[in-house]
Amino acid sequence: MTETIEDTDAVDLLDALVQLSFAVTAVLTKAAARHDLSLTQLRMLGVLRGREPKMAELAAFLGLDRSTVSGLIDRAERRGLARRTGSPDDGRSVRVSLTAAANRLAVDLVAEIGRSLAPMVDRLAQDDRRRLTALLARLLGPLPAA
Amino acid sequence: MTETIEDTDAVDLLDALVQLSFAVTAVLTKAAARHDLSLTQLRMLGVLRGREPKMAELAAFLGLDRSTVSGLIDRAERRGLARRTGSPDDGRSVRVSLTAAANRLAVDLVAEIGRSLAPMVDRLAQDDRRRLTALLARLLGPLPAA
DNA sequence: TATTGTTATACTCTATAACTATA
DNA sequence: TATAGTTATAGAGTATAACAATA
Repeated sequence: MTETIEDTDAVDLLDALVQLSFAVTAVLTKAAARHDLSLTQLRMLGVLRGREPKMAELAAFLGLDRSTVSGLIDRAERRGLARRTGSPDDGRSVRVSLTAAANRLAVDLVAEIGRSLAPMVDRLAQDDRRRLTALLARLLGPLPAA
Repeated sequence: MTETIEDTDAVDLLDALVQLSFAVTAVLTKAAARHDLSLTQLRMLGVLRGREPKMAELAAFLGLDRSTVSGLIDRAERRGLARRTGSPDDGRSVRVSLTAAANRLAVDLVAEIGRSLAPMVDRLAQDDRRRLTALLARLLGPLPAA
C-alpha cells in the first residue's frame, strides 16, 4: 500500500514537472517569436550573455552538434546579433560573442519573459515563492541527469 | 529595501523555472531521440493518448498551425503511429488517433522518462516531493498565461 | 594523428498563402 | 460566406559525413 502511495506521488511530480516545462517553453517561444527569434536563438542569446565561448563550447552548452551551431551563428551574424573572432593562441578555434544590439535585445527579453510569467508566479505568496525556489534549486543541484 | 528583496526573490524563481524547463526539455528530447522521435512527435503522442481529436483541435492543443499538423500526422502515419478517420457527421473534419504500436511506444516512453528524471526527483525526500508537487499544481492552476 | 570549424546533404519543423470540399 | 483540411513554398533547425586548416 505504502508502495502504491509512493508511486502515485512520484507520477504526480513527474507530470507536474513536464507540464510546467511545456508551459514555460510556450511562454519563452512566444516571447522569442515576438522578436522574430526561435527558441534556439533565445537560448543562444542566454548562453552568450557575459560569455565569449569557442564554437565547440557553445555547442556543448546548447547540446547541439557543432555543424548545427555553425548555421545558427551564421544566421545570427547575418542579423547583426553575433560576432566571430579568431583566437590568437589556437588558429583553429573561433570565439563567439554578442553585439551591443543583441545585449540590448537580451535585456528586453528577460523583462518581457518576467512579465509573461508573472501571472503564474503571482499565484503564490512570497513565502511559497521562496519555498518553491529552494526546492527547485535542490532539484537542479549537482545534476548529471541524462 | 523590502522592494529589492522581493525583486531578487522573483528573479531567482523565474530563473529556476526557466532552468528547470530547459533541463526537463533536454531529458524529453533525448528520450524521444532514442526512439527516433522529435520533441514535437513526443508531445503529439502525449496529447493523443486516450483522445481522438479533430485536426484543428490537435493543432490548438499543440499551439501549432493546422498546416504544420498536417505534415506532422503525414509523417506519423507513414511510420505507423497515427491514423486518420473521417467524421460521419461533418464531411470536412478528420479525427486522429494512435495505433496500437504508438500506444505501446507511449507507455515505454513514460517509463523511460520517469527513469531519466529519477536522479533529479530522488534528490528530494518524499515530504518535499509532495510539497513541490502541490506548489507546482498551484502555479499551473487556472493559467491563462501568455 | 587528433581537433576545430565549415560545408554539403537530407530531413523535420514551422508558418503563410492559396486551394478544395463541405457546411 | 465561412470552416476544415491539405498543398505548395520558403526558411529555420537538426544531424551525419566529408573536408580543410591547425595542432
